[in-house]
Amino acid sequence: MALDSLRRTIVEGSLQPGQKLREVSLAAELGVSRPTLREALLTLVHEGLCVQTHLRGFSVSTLDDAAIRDLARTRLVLDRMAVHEIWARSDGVTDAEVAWSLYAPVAEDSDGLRRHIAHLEFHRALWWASGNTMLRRLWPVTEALATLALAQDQAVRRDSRRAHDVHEAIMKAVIARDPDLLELALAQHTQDSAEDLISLRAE
Amino acid sequence: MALDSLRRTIVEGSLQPGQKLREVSLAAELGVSRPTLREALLTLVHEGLCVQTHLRGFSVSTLDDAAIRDLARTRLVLDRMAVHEIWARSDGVTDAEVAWSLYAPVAEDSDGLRRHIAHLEFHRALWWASGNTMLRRLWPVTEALATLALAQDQAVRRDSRRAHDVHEAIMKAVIARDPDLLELALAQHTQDSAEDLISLRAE
DNA sequence: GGGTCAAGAATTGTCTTACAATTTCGCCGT
DNA sequence: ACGGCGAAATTGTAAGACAATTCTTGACCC
Repeated sequence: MALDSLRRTIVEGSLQPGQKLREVSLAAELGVSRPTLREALLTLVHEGLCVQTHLRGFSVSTLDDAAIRDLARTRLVLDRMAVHEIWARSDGVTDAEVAWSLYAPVAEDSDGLRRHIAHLEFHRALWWASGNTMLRRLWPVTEALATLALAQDQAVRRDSRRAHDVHEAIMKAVIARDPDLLELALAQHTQDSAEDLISLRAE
Repeated sequence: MALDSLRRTIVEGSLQPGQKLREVSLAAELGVSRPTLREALLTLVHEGLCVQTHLRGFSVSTLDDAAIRDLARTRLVLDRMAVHEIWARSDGVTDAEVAWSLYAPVAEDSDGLRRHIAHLEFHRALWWASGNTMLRRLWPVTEALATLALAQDQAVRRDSRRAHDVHEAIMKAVIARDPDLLELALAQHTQDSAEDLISLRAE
């Protein structure tokens, strides 16, 4: 599908933030018609991966440091909510454990992109495990911005071991049903996904 | 614009939840071409107002009671976050007061649709006043679902006086910078926007 | 008469082509 | 070198067309 190709291209960094996307050449590259391409581009706009300026076409979104911090803080709030609703559901923790079992083996994979995908999938699964339909609706926007944040600086986080540990801490808190432990784990995660990322970019 | 016409039509209830939207007739009605209509419909899909099934076209979304409760709970979390970030910003409270000054006069308007629009605009302004870019991205989805929830049962809440008071309580908490007061006000608001709505529908 | 199945109608998803409005770029003159 | 003008390029939108699929209707069989 053209949409996934576009997403992947942006994630991989082939299309850099701010770059203008010319419809005819892009459509030809992807082997689809202009209307179909525009449809895909509009989806990316709604997700936040692209922006559209009237009569000036589409371009890849840019995220400044403040936006990355906003993203991280908001995810903290929503992740916390997801886990609390997981605790309130009968199968919630079980679903979360399934998500962890899928993520853990890939957490230290050598391929940065695979790690990123698995990482987001883990968080998505947490939101899904909450059973909250609103969280499910908010996920696409969240995922797109998180992807963009990582794509902006190749973000393949170097310290995959630490990433694994951070998420393991979250899972331990989920299983233990310990709100205080969860706060610590989420705070750590937020720091990793924002401050750490920004400092990396500064280099 | 075709998009706004469609939204209004759904909000007003002319298009009922679950109803199939036939492209050719809709396009003719709105006086636009099919591609343009599809563009608008896809926007509504991303907002959550419509759903698209492959080769079966678009239809208006339906919200069950659980979804309405999920929406209300999630809004509570995000509203709380917005206010806390408002407190952290220098001009935050001022911006919030401006939002209130715009909403208050319309809060008890006789026109239910105008009240609804002003109500959502007030909440949107609160999220904007937080300065959090992530909240701004999440707003369209939130607004669409809130609109759908109200559209589903004509929702023009009868007791506009109470609606006014609920939001005034939120504003007082914002101005007083009192977290505990805020919790009470937001809890009241959540109850109004969900439980109350559901009980209304049950009649 | 009711249920079942198949053919035709209708609808969707996509493509091609087209064209006005606007932007962008290059060229010209100063 | 710099500003302004015109042509090319690009976008936004429209109309028409067509294959694939779904819906509908009517005939057929039990």
